[in-house]
Amino acid sequence: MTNIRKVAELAGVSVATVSRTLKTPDIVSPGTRDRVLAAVEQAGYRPNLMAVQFRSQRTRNLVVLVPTIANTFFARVIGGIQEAAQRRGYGILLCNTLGDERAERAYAGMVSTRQADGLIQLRAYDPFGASSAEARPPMVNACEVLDEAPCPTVKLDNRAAARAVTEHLLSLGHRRIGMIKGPRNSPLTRDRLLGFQDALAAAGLAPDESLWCPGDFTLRSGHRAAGDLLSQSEPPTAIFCENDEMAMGALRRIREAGLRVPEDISVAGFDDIAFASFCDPSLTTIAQPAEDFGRVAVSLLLDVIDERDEAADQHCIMPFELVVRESTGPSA
Amino acid sequence: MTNIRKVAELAGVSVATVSRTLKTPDIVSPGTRDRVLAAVEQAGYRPNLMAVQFRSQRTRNLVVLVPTIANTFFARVIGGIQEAAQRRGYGILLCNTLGDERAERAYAGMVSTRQADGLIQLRAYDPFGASSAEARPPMVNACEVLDEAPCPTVKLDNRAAARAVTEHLLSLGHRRIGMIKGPRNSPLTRDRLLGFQDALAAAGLAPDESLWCPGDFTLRSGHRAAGDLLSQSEPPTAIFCENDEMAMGALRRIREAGLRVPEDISVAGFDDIAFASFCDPSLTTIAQPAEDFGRVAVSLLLDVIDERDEAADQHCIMPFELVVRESTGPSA
DNA sequence: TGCTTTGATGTAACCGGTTACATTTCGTTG
DNA sequence: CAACGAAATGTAACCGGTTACATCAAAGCA
Repeated sequence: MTNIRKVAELAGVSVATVSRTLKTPDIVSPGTRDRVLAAVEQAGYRPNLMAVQFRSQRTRNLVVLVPTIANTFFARVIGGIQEAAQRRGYGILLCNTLGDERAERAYAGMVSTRQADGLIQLRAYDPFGASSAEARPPMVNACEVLDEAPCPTVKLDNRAAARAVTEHLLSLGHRRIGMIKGPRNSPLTRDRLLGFQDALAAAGLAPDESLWCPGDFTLRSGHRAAGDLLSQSEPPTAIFCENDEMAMGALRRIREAGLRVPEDISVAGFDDIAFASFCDPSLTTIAQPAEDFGRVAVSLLLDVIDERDEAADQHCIMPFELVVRESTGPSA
Repeated sequence: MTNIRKVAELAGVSVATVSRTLKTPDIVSPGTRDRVLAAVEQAGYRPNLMAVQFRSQRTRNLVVLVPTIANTFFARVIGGIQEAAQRRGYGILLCNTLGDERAERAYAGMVSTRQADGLIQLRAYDPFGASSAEARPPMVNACEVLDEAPCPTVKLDNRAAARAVTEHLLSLGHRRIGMIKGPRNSPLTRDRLLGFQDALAAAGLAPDESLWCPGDFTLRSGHRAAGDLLSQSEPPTAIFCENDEMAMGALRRIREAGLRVPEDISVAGFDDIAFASFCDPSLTTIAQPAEDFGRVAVSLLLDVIDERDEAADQHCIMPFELVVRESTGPSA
């Protein structure tokens, strides 16, 4: 193991001079500098970053808690996080939590124990629980955010987006609109449901809970829920799914029932994942700037870490766009 | 910052006793142990893992280089890596390289500089280049592997799998079979092409390079390549795509051309991603144990890190399975 | 010449654990 | 009671950088 002392010996200088040559070359005389750099080269010296981190009490790593990496939307968010972090010289420690709060708390401990400088949580759960405000490690909550988040947040106006989708369906003449929801207890699902109801109320329609089906954001759950809706005595003429995976599951189930989309029934999704524009029929959905969620989250987190106070309580609302494709059409 | 010295003072013992109480409680007398644990509790002490890692020269982190996290197959592999690493007490530092060799070498440097104990590379590129055999940091190459990998590997017998798909198409009577390939220079693509040719040769058919289209594993490239194949004067009656994303892009393009799958043309994919069984028509494909790739890679890597020599040169071949669904049918 | 200033470099403390070795305590046995 | 061994605990070196402070030489100035 070549360390700084070996290099110092090789160059005939002190360890301080070696350190200075690498960190602040301008305060070292040119002659010494060259000798040190030659010694570094000769010894194949790479500073031991563990020592550097230990000394500076900074790891330049960020923990990212993701409910499930298999979800393509989260994959895009992570891509954005990774890119932004890399550009700022940070690495990301990825933790696939599968929504397990015990695992999330364990991973959050990596910040408390100095294995990472901060944490990005993509789910509505605070892994630091009742830590006193003083002791709270740097954290940012993105995508699915807590209502009273104790940290900066990055989210979509899910209520407005869901309302926009619903209004689109209403404008096509649909009056019986089914909904395939996400997991209960999720603020995200609650907000999308509220936006859905907002639109119905504005159109003078009474909410009909028999048309709301639970789901869990997977293809399979969308498939099953669509089956439940179709088997009702008076099935809906349109289905709003809280994400694209469930919408694609629903498309499949509808086809299996011998019905056509959108002629017999319309389907709308949420997220605009890559598959949304390639499936059959292509999906009407809400496009979100997934990568930007990640980039903004990193930016806010580094502000907190560096104690740039202006960021202490920032809450970003990201823009969305209704993308109308083939899966929605006039009510039969 | 509460550190071990504060706790020692609080408990009225030496730092060594505190350390021993936490690491090897059995060699500390019960009375002292209780006093120390009470002090730990009272001080809210959490050991600074940076210091522990620094001292032990182990970070218990693994770097994972993934070409693109947006690919659902890799997402599954990463899920397996994450799960296995977590179970063994390791964290994973995820690096989305987008195939950029400069970025890969930079990330690989995290191992050389002791920010991580080892590296899993999911692409056929050796980021440590010409490092002498002695100095090579622990590494495992999985999924797309180098031909002469200087480390343990985990891969599929891509040639045999491609041959199985092709034989399936041949058995349905197809004689003009198109192929949508992955990126050139990829051993994975080369092997799948070889398997494809093996099957054709065994059936007494001459290879026809005009039916081979380049792609890059994205939906879009499959879409474009399928367009190229369909516009030929004598289009193929079946298309074998080197992954499911491209196959789904092809499905879309074929539908846009007013043709039906599998009545007019058959399509086969590779990977069996979640969407493969939900798209329309569902995809005939090769199922791979994606999560197992990750688990095995972690296991081999930890063997190398812990210098269990038996693993030094292991090359695992993972099993595959041909899954026949709706997208392939008899030749017209 | 003598004194101060500036620039370059060296010395050693420090970060917070771990652990080899030294020391103390205590029980056991002749 | 002395002597010994085992168990419990303390002391301090150590990991590999960083950096405050000390030191020293050379230059500037009266």
